[in-house]
Amino acid sequence: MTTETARGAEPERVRAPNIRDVARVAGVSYQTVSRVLNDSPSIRPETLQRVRDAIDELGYRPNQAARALVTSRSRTIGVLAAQTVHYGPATSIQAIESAAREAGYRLSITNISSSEYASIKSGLDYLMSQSIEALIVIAPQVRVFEAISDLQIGVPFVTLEATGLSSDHSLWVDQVQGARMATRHLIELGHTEIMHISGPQDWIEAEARMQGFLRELGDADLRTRAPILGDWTASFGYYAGLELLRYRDFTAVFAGNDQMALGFMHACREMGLSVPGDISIVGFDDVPEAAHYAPPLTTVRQNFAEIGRRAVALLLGELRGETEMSHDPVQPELVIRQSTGRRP
Amino acid sequence: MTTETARGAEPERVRAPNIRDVARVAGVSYQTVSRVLNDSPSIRPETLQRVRDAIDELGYRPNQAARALVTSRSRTIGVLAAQTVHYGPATSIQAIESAAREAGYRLSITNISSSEYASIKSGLDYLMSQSIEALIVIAPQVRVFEAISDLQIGVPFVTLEATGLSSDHSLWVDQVQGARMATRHLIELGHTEIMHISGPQDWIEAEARMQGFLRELGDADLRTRAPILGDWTASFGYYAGLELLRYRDFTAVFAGNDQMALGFMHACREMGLSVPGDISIVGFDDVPEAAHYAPPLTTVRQNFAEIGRRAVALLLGELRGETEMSHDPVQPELVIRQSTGRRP
DNA sequence: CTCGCCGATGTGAACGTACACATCGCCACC
DNA sequence: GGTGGCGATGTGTACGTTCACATCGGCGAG
Repeated sequence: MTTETARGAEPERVRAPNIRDVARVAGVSYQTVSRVLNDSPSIRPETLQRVRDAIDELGYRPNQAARALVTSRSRTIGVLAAQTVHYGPATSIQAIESAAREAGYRLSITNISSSEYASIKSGLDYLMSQSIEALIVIAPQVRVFEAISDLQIGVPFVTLEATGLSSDHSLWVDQVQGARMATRHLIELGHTEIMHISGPQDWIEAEARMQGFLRELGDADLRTRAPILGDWTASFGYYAGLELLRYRDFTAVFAGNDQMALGFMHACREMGLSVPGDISIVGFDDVPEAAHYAPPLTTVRQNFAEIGRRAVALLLGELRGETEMSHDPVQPELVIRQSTGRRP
Repeated sequence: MTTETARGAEPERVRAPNIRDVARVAGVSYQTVSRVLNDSPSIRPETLQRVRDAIDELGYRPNQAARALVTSRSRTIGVLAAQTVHYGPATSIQAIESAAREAGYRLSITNISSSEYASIKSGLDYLMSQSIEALIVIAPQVRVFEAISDLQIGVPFVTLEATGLSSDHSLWVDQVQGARMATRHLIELGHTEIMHISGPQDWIEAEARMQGFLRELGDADLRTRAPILGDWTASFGYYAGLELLRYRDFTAVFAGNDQMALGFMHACREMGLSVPGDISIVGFDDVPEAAHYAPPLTTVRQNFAEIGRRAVALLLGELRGETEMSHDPVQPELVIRQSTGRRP
């Protein structure tokens, strides 16, 4: 028994097979295996098959870390997100994940809990430490832009759902337009006193919806009143409703999102008011449940998945050095259901 | 001017600084820098400071790929998820992300679109190719277990929201218990004819809730009837409601989740039935909006964030070689609101 | 005063892959 | 029939880090 190589063979750790193991089994050099892995054109069909068989036999998987090290390409797209439990962001992220994976990229997602600069910076910092190749921001908060320029991100990035503050890097559903559609719908129904419950002030999309609302009102020469600044939650809509409805100096409400609209309708019910009999309400987003609210909610539908897909396509294009692609905003769509009616 | 090193210095690519660059600036060896990065105890305070200054000056970031390569630790936890747009999974994932990041781990999330075996396998395959160190499954579908054993995952894993089919690896809110609580609540209100609208058959948690429902009914010697198999959506609840309410041979409904409950209430409204006057309804999950449905929904609250956190703690412990930790199920909580009342 | 130990630091390897370049055989062309 | 070229494959090296081991000075114990 020739145990002279015991040291080198026997006590070998159960190490994952590498490219050289595959090469040995296939009877070729490791470089040939590398070529197979990278779809090199000049490989004899027979050799190709042998290598493939060896790969299957050993259950070989390329080591991503080694690959990333030598190519200095992480194949990772970073996602800075806020409020991922909400329908919109969650839908976008899902689309992003799917598109990225299809293109051979992985995702590194991080949530920022607050809108504080420090929180954003730390999230961004974390992503940079993953050496991401591109960045998608779904935390459409104003301060994110500061942080991005402060940290010298140095990779292509886009922000989703934001408006054209930094239009080179923004990709968005036209929030202003959506808000105008919602407001116009109410105006066309005869409403003249319209309330707006907005999202948080530091959310760019909240700001955009507010702008759209105000502009449409201005165009119709209607009185504008200060919007209420909410926090996107149904509870806020509810308490705001209880408060506002004590005066009832309006007949319609445009809510910054569907959840707040739901809360507001709850308040109406509790105050004995009919929707849309006494008060008309429009939401924003068209979450899947909106069609089953009481009453089914008139709202503005956004295609969250579409902007997610576009974001990935845009960034991948940029990484390939392609000239810029279309940044056209995605058009939202007004979905008229039963929460809006003629002015009483 | 000594341009003799021009070749080596001048045309240098704008390469990211590495550990040797830091060492040079700090006037130490690269190994000392490595020690600083890994919090080695035996470093003179003065040296430590010099290295830290050099790191800041150069804006140095450790290369994760190189680190992963040499340590063969990816510091990545894989997450196989389904339906991430839903409140429950999304909440859990957020908690997981936060806990993982805190522990220095990153996440690799992948969504499976369908419950087909191939889809699960491909998702798992993708995760394995990222050389994940541990796996969390939030796609509580029966076939996932097959796939996990088929693919010989070889890393610690837990499944969330599933019930004890494979209890060594499961971590869950006690769905059976939650379902029993919901059902008992209805029984205590005098209902004897109770309908159950379940989630999809291949979802383990749907199965568990159904079991809880049936057992509680059995314990009370009440007639059991075949549950309706739904798909978790509000729309399904709505159409199922329209269908079932034509007969009205029941006075209470236990829905598999809040969305289906919402849809069902919509159907009741449309049929001119009062909730809870004519029909009582209980949901499951307690999504944030449930408190504002019409009427506010009685439901079973699950702590999604808690199980997410526990999953990470469990896996991290296992990676450190600690002996097993508690797998005790998280207890759900019945939240009584206004969608349930005494039998008419 | 010397020996041994320890704290602080440095040197050589290795991880698994892709890229640049070298090699080899073969065919077509003049 | 020599030569250039090309298709197919092999050899060296670098990527940035950590681990194992080597070195070196100082200090306490005998």
